[in-house]
Amino acid sequence: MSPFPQDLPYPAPIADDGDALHFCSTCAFSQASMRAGYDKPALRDLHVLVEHVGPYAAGDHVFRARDPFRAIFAVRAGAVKTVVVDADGREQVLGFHIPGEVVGLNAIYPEHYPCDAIALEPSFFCRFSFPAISALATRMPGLQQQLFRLISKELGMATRLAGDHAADERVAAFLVDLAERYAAQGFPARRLHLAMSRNDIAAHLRLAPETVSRILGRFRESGLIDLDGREVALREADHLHALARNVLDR
Amino acid sequence: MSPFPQDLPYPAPIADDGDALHFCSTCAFSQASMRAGYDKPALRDLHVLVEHVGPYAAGDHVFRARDPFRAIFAVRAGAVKTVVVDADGREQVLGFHIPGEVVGLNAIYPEHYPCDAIALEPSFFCRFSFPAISALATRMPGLQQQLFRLISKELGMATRLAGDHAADERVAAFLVDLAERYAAQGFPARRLHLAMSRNDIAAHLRLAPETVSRILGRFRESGLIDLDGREVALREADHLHALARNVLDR
DNA sequence: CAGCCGACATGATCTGGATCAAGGATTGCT
DNA sequence: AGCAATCCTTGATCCAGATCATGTCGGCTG
Repeated sequence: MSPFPQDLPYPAPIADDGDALHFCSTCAFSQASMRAGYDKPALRDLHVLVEHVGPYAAGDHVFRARDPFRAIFAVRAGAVKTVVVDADGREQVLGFHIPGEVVGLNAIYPEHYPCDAIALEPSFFCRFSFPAISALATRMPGLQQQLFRLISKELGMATRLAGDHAADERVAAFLVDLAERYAAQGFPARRLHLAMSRNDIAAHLRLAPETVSRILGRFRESGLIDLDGREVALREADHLHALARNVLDR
Repeated sequence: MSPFPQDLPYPAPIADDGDALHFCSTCAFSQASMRAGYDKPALRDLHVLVEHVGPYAAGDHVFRARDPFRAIFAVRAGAVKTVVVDADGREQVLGFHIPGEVVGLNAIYPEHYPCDAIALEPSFFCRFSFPAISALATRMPGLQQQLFRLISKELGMATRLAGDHAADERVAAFLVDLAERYAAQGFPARRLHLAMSRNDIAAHLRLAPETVSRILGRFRESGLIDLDGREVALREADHLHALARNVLDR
């Protein structure tokens, strides 16, 4: 798709490419498939409908708002944001998606993508035709279950975002949640690289960029985090969790 | 479940009770089943797993936060709110659900209900065991599709709620959206009865009850709506739509 | 290497909506 | 009937976070 500058430092894809019988280890569907102990033909069916796409450079669109909905995308490497832009140009960032997570599920009901999906860094994806994967889900109850779970999980995340909370609680929750999601994919639990700008974080948390900046500064001042540009280390994870509790606990 | 005072005026259930081959006309699944033109045995399977429950009186719990997830509920008559209460007692209303809509889908991923579901007025439901209905969905692709659509739709609603918008835009969007959902179920398009208190509306829209009251008052003053307690008539639907545009348009 | 641009930080001010306060209307309870 | 409780409204004040304004840094380009 998008041309990819020749000598950009790619982030190392943490997923292997999979072969006929093994999926990228990070893929959101691998657990479902493996857990259910599917036999080789079923696995082959799933594998056959995967399409590896990428690389996308930072800023490239994976899909665009109002495009007809045809496929969902699992992030294999890199990171994406999903964004809606309203009539007078204000941006809302619906979410950030890291390796192992799936993008596009909010397009099922409207039958077109309700948002843009934009790569934040050089990224690779697995593309699953939605008609194909849902047809397959009919024959693989574990896959169907996994799809239900993924959409329902997304619903939980959107609900959290809708909550009413102080700015510092939301920023703390953002850091804690992102760190936990990275940790779930095998990344270090207390250090993270923010793939997104302060602007994106702000547009995600319904805050002004200045507020995000100030709060991160305050967290640093008070020793809760180390902060160097987009590199963050959670120094007092307990305290951050406590701040985030009302946002994340359900 | 809850005892139901003998002589309360029930709202007329708008759904027939269904017989062996016909579902309550309002049921969220009837369209799916009918659309796909299922044969009698398949329809019987679906019908067999429905359990009609109720009545629930206003204030009764349909399910509670942290209960294990076993079933989803289609509203047959009445109305429900779903609510989370955080550690220090602040309530967030996730949504309101009217006849024809389904409650409980946000429990799939966590495997327990993440919220309370509380009847707002005397209400009846169809209860679907989730393991049973998803097993059936395996044999009825149209039903599977309908479940995907329902969860994805819910996701869209949660996303709107997460948006950043002025208080009057959110109140306008609330009225317009609710009116449209009632209209989709065959109710009059420009008149509605609010089953919920101002407090519930406020907790839903992240506003103070005072703000909701003031904004409704302002809408009335400026002729956008007629307002008498919980009875609302949308007088200038166009103007209200315009106000709500940034919230609802996607 | 100067010049530029975008991302980030930080100080000063402003404001939408929260909070505090009070009163009226309904409804249920004894 | 009388009373408590809840719901709703309206007014007065306050404040968290937005907005406005400036400055810094680092990276890229000509």
